[in-house]
Amino acid sequence: MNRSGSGRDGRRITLDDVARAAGVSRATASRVVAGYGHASPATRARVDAAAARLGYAPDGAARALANGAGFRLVVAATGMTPDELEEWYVDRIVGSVATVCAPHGIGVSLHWLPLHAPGELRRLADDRSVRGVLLVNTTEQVLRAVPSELTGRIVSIGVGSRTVPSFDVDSAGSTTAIVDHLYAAGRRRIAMVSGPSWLPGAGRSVAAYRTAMLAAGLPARVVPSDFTAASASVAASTVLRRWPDTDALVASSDAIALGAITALRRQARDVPGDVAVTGFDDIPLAGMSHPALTTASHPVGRIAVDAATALIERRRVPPTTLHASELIRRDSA
Amino acid sequence: MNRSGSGRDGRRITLDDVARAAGVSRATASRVVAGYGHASPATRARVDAAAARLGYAPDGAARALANGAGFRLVVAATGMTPDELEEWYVDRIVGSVATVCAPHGIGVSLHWLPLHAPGELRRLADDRSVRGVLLVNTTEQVLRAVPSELTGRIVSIGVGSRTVPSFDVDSAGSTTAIVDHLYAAGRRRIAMVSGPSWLPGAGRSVAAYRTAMLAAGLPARVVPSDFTAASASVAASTVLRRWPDTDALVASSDAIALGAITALRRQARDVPGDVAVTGFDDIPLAGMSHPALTTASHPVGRIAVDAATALIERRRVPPTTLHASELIRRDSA
DNA sequence: TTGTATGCGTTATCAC
DNA sequence: GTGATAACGCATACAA
Repeated sequence: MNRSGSGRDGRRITLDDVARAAGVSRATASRVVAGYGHASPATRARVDAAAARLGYAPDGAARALANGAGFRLVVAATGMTPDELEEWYVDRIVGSVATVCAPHGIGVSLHWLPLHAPGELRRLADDRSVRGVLLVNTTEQVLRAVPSELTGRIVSIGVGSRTVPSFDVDSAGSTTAIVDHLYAAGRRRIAMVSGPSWLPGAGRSVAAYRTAMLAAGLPARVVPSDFTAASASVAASTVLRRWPDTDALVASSDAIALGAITALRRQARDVPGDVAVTGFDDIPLAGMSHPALTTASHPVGRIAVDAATALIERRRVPPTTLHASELIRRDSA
Repeated sequence: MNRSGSGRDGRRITLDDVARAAGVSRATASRVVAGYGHASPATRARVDAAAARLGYAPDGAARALANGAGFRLVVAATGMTPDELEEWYVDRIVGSVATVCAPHGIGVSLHWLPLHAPGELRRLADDRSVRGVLLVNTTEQVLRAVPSELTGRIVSIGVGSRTVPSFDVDSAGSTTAIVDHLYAAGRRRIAMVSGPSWLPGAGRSVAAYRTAMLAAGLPARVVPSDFTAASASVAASTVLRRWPDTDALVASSDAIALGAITALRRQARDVPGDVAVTGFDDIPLAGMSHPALTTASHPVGRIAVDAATALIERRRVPPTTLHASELIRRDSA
C-alpha cells in the first residue's frame, strides 16, 4: 500500500507503473482505469488491484491533453455589475458547481458576460480547457450569440433556447400557488413587484401572475423593480400611490419583499394586517425577519448540481428541466 | 486576423504556427508568450504580433502537463455539515476565487474536509492537478495535518500557522470598535453571543471582547452559539436569564444578531431601547431588517481575491494579512 | 539571445 | 480482447 501516490524514490506513480505491475500494456491499463473500452473481467481485476495497491491517481492534465475534453466548467453570468442583492444567487451556483467538480478533478471559473452579446462566448468555444459552459441570468441576445461549436456542452440555468437546454425553478408554478394562497386568504387587490425587465426569467413569473389573476377575475397590477432594497422600496411606494387599496404584494424575490416591507412600514401600513407580502427564494434569513416572510423555495443548489452533472457526464438532456418550488407559509401573508 | 483561434482547415493554432509565422523556434516563441525567459525586444515584438494576428491562445492542458503547475485551486472548507447560515460565506469565497481564476484559464473546486484531520489533504498534496489550496474555517487539528509538500502553495482564510499564511478580517479590531461604540452610547452591561467554540476564528473576537471589557472595568459575559437562528435565540435567552440587566448584546455574526433580536422580541424587550444589538458581516439584508442592524463589515470577497491572487502568482506572503472591518452604524445599537 | 532535443502522462488508432 | 505507437501542445535543460 502506497498512500502517497509516489514511489520510494519520490517518482510519481504513472499508468506505466500500473500496467507493469498488472502485467498488461499501458493501453489496456488505460482502458480499465478510464472505465470505457473492452477488457476481460480477469485483467480488469488485475489492473484495478494494481492501481489500488500502488495508490495510482490519473494525471488530469495529461488526460485533458490527450482527449481534449477540457478541465474546467465555466459559469458565464450575464450582467453589467454584480447586483449586490442577487450576488448570493450566482455564488450559490458556483459553490454547487465547484462541489460537483471536485471528485472529477476539474474546476470551475466564473466569467461575467457583458450584457451585449459578447465575443467572449466565441473565446470560450475555442478554448480547449473549457469542458462545458453554464449560462446564468442569460438574455435572448446572449442566447442568440451562442456559437454552434458549444452545442452539447452548454446549458442555461434560467431560460434556454433550441440549442441550449434549460435548468430552472418552476417559478410559474410557485407564482400561481402564491396567488392562490393569497386569494384563499381573502385578498382581492393583489399587486406584483417584479424583477428587472431585461431578465427574461422575470417574465415567466409575471405571465403566471397575470394568468392567475385573470382566472380569478381580478385586475393585474405590476410594477418592475431590480434586486436592490432601494429599488424595491420605491416600487412598493409606487404601487401604493397608484392603487391605494392594495391588500397584497407578491414580490419576485425575498430581497424585494423585504425592501417593500420597509416601505410599507414607513407608510404605517401593517404587514400582514393591511397588506400581505410574499417573497420568493426562501433565503436563510426569510424566517428571521419580522414578520417572518411567507415565500416559496428556490432550490438553486440542486438546480446547479443537476446542470453541472449533466455537463460533466455529457448526458443528453431534455430542452427543459423544471425543479419544483414549495410554498413556505409564515407570518407575512 | 483570425478571431476564432483555428486555421482555415479547422486546425487549431499552436505555438508551432506562431513560431513559424514569426520566423523563430518554438522554444523562443514559448518564452515570449509565457512571459519569462530572455528574448530580444525585436523578436519579442515579432512573436507577439504573430500570436495576435493568428489569434493564438495557449492550451492550458499542455501547459499544465509540461510544467506540472496544476490547473485548479482547491477551496478546502472544514465542517461536518455545511451550516445553513454560514454557507453564504463559503460560497462567497468560491465565487471570488472563481472570478480570479477565470483570466488565468484555471478553475476552482470545493472540497469539504471532515472535521477530524483528513487524509484528504494528503491526496490534494499529491494531486498534480492542484495548483494551490485555500483552507476555510480551519481548525488547529487540520492545520497540524498539512503535509509539508503543500508549503508555499497553501493559505488559510482565517487562522493560519507557521507554514500556512493567514488572510483574515481584523475581527479583533471590529469587536473593540463595537464595544467602544456601545460604551460611548452609555451601555454598561454588555454581553456577547459568540460563534461555535470549535472554530478557532471565534476565539479572537471573544478575546478582543474580554480585553475591551476589562479595559472599561466591566465584567465579561459570554454565551456561545452556532450560526443557526434557533441556536442564536436560545443563546440570547440564556443571556437574559443569567444576566437580566443586560443592556447590550454583541453578536458574532449578523445571523446570530437577527436570531437574538427574534428572541428579545418574544420576551418583549425593545431593541435598541431596552437592549442594543450589534452584528458582524454586514450581509446585504442587514440594512433591511427591523430595526436596521448596526454591524461591522466583513470584506470576504476581497480577502478571498487577495488569497487566491497570492496563490496564483506564487507570491511570497507574510504570515498574516489582515483586512480592515468598518463599523456600520444603523438603528439597532 | 536563440535553437535542439526531449520529457510530461494519457488517450486513441490501428493492427493483431 | 490486447498491444504497439503516434499524437496531444508546451516547457525547459542544454548546447550553440
